[in-house]
Amino acid sequence: MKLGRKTTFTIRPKPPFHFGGTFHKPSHFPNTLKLNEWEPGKYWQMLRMGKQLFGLKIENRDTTSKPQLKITVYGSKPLTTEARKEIRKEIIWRFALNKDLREFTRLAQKDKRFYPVFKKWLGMRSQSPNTLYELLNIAIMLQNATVRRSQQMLDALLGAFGTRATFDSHELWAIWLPQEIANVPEQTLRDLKIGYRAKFVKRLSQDFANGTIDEMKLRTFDKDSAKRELIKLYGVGPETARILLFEAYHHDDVFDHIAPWQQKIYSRLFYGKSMVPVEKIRNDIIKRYGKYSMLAVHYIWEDIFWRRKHEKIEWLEKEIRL
DNA sequence: CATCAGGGCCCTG
DNA sequence: CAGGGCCCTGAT
Repeated sequence: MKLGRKTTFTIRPKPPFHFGGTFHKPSHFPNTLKLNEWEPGKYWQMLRMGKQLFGLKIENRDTTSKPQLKITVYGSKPLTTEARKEIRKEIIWRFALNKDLREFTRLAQKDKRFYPVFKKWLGMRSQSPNTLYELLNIAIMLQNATVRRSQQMLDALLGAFGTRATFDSHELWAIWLPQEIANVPEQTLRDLKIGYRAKFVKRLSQDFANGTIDEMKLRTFDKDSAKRELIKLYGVGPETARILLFEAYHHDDVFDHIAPWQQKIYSRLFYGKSMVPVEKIRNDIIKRYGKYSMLAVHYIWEDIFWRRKHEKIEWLEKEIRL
């Protein structure tokens, strides 16, 4: 796929803003066929807008107090003004660039114990670089599998149905459209060794192709209404809904569901113990961080995974189970 | 070699 | 509302 035509424009995120924390999530494990790439101050991904596909490069143009991003869109033909506006709006939504983090920042500053951690990441946001359908497919591959197996399954699906493109000297992959695999036999999907998830992927693709769910409409819903709708999706339960609500819909207080492997890591991070009851973890976090419960935990979570890149954290390695 | 749980969810009783 | 089953893999 050729993406030779460039269009550039500027986005100014609402301060405080943290480029690395927003565009690079160390807790997300990269697969072989890359969906995005990051290096300090720069970020690349493929961007789906409806049926159209673009290359996207985002660069940090931070002038100390005034956050500024240089956006470059790579397309097969020049962008119309209208298309440029749509893409700009979409980027702002997906990375929550207009979110006002001042209140959360004040809360973080009052936190004696974790302020040193928060301070490193102030201005970080939750993000989903992808459409709801795309993120859903990734989340399904995470279910009931170790990290390595999730990577294998996603790579297999991308290799079979994904789109590869090179722009700005980066080779990246985009997830297929729902209509492209809605009619693929379930057995074809099973042959990619995704197991019983094949049924979920097929059913979800059919439902999305038929327009059963409106990704954009859910953006206007409050947390509980959005959750009610997401849970209706075949293959979406409490944990997947939590991921979608936080990453794709930017609800900062989705801390109701705690998976067993997360429980182990939270126990270590917050109590220095190997196992603390989930009820206690949930109550303590919600009491302390209120409507920013998930966002606060996200800062501490990403920080430990960031540290993992540079130093050996013995107990964490054991819990991650590659 | 066999057994088992894993970054859940659906379905049944 | 509890519990069984699910695909496949790597760990034990």
